[in-house]
Amino acid sequence: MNSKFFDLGKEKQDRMINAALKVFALNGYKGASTDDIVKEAGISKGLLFHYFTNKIGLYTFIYDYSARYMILELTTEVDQKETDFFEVYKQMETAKMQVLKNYPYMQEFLYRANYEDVSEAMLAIEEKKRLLEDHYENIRKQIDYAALKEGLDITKLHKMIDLTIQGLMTEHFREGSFHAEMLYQEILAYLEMVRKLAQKE
Amino acid sequence: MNSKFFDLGKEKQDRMINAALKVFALNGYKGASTDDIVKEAGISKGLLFHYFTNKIGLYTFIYDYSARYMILELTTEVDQKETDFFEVYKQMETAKMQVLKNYPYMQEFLYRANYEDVSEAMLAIEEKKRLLEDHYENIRKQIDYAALKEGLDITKLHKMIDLTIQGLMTEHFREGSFHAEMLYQEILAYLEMVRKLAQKE
Amino acid sequence: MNSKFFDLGKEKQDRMINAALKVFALNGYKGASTDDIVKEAGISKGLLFHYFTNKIGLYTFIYDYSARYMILELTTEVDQKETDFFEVYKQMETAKMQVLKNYPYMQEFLYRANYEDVSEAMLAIEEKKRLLEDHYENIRKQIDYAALKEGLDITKLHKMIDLTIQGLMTEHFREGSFHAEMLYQEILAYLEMVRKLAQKE
Amino acid sequence: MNSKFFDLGKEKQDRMINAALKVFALNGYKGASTDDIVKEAGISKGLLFHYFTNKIGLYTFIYDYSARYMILELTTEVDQKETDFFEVYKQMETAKMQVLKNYPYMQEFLYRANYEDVSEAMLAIEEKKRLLEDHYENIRKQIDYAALKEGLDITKLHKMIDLTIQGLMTEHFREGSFHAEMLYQEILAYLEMVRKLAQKE
DNA sequence: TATGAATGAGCTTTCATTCAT
DNA sequence: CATGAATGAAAGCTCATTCAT
Repeated sequence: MNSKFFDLGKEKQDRMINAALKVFALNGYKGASTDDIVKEAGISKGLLFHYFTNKIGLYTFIYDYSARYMILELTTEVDQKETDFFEVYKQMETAKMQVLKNYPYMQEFLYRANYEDVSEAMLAIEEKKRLLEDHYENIRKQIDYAALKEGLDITKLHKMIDLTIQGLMTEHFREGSFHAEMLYQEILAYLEMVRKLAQKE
Repeated sequence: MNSKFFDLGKEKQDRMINAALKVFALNGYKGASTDDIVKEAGISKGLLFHYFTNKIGLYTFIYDYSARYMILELTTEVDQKETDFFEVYKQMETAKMQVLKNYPYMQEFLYRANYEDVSEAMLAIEEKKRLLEDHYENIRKQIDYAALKEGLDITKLHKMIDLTIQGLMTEHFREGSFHAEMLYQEILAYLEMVRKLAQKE
Repeated sequence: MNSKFFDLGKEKQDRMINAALKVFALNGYKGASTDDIVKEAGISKGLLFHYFTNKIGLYTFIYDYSARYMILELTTEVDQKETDFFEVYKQMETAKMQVLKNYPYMQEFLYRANYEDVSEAMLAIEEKKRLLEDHYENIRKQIDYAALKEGLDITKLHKMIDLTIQGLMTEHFREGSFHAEMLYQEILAYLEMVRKLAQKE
Repeated sequence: MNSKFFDLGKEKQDRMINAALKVFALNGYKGASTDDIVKEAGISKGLLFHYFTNKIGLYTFIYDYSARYMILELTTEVDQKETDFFEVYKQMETAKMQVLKNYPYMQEFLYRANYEDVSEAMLAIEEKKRLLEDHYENIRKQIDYAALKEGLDITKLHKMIDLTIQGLMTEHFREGSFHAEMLYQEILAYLEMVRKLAQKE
């Protein structure tokens, strides 16, 4: 089914992808209506089901596509030789920023998908979600923690930063007037604060 | 309508409240089905609507009740004379722990309600949500930040801790096997880490 | 079941009867809710069903009671020796007026019952409705039509007058501010008009 | 929403309209079940709501359509130069007869709608009801009453005739075996009777 | 006798999905 | 490929009726 979809013009593909990302990101799996998606994409109801069989099929495709795209962008933006904790984070954030340029709702979609409550949807993304997490995990492995204070629980530090970044992103989305650049600057400010606290003097 | 409900036996009241808390916490406003709630509570469809008029009425009541209960518990557990940053946090977490004993899903419900996307539900809790936030705000005002390192952005520090705690709680819920005590201990460990980083030597 | 009901105090009986008359008259059988009736009567839900078994049982009783009461009042007010067409009509209207004093909604209830659409309700009143119609029929038989113009279709004349009177009553009810005396005067005015047209010069 | 509906084939449109007219006419707004309407129309539940949004939307549409259709038919059948009281009435009845050929329940629906008790339904038709009443009013203005007896209360005469005609129609409907032509002939007979009574010798 | 909490069938409405064109 | 009319299961809600007290 995907092959059929990729035969479409790139512009139409992206219109459909962005429509689905937006509606799923704003309403969750259950709350997203296929009517809203087709209206947003400017296509017919039948066409959506022609390409994606059913709602969960569309959801699965969109998540796969997003995870893949995100990984690609991370690969491009994150220097594999970089070992500095905070620099690596900064590059990861830059990658996310790049994503937002083409797919404004992709980050929020990916994040919200993690907290999806419908079992169908949880199951559908399970595998690809792990792939993305593994990628983040691998990026972390290149970090040299020697510059950080002794006795610091690295796992906890990572989790705090990750939860904070996600929380900030969600807040920005909720406030409606979303500007990628502002969020990016705010995240950097938090990273800077953490750097001051966690780095050896 | 609330008066009718409060005439019921305490045990039945709590069965209904816990059923609603659970189903709303796990599925959000839209995803929560009144059928699931009545099944969980062991009552009939009609009775639910007899007491709460409609779904949004139930949601409003449950949120009000939770906010009120939470505030009560915070008032009990948090010593108003305590000024130590981390001690205050610890006491707030103790209060949450207490709540979980009677209402296992109340915390998650309250947290998830903040990120509700259905406008009906957003509107319904607006007022009480502010009340709860104000209460947290007031607790923070009793903290003396002199013990923390110079030049620290206090607002950012608070937000990081809050987002981390909420994130941990959500994770625990998602993993299903939820044990309040474990979550409590984990949060304390994070607080301890932050204390070491942020306090003056 | 009726015997039980008649053991109640007259005042309570009438409170229940008037409540049922009002709610049925204003909303029809289907639209009438038993909740509204018990609220209007100031009794409990259970009691209503204790006395009348079910909604259709109440409806049947109320119709029977009304038909019987109406017939009684007609017997009292209409002089069996009166043969004048218009005088007889006037006396029938006086009887209706009397009814309204104790049971303000009885006329409208009886009339509306004729046009009930729910088959249950139609069936329930069938027999008593005929009884009432027969009574009206008998009253008509005492009329001497010699005073009316030659060649007049008496049946049609009766029907026109009856439909007009019923229509006027319904209109008065719809306008809310119902005053029995005003309706009575208006009906007499119509009768007077018909008298002038139909009587021999 | 109406545009979508009017794109359907005329035959299907009329099947839906007639189904709604019948069920509403026989049961009133509240008593009419959408299940009955779709069964009568031979369509699915969803389709009804696809075209008319909700029950009151359907009711509004059906009333508007009926009022418009009725006015059109009156305009066609009633000669604006005709001044004879009874001839004008006869032409109005002819118009109604024409309507019944395509929409057997339209007259009864329109009449019953006047006596609707549900506030939603009352509100929905308010405007169009006045339009129809104004049209009847205008037709009456073309009548020259000089041919009628002196001292006759014209308003009362009109009301008597109107109430009689409506009453006869309702009776015919209630007797089930409805034949437009029979009703038409009966109404003409009543008009003839009134003519003899009310016209100058 | 009297209460009103409790029930569940039935109603309106929504929405993912299908299919003739 | 593309459309959108059409479907029907499922959801929220109502209300006559029952029953423990």
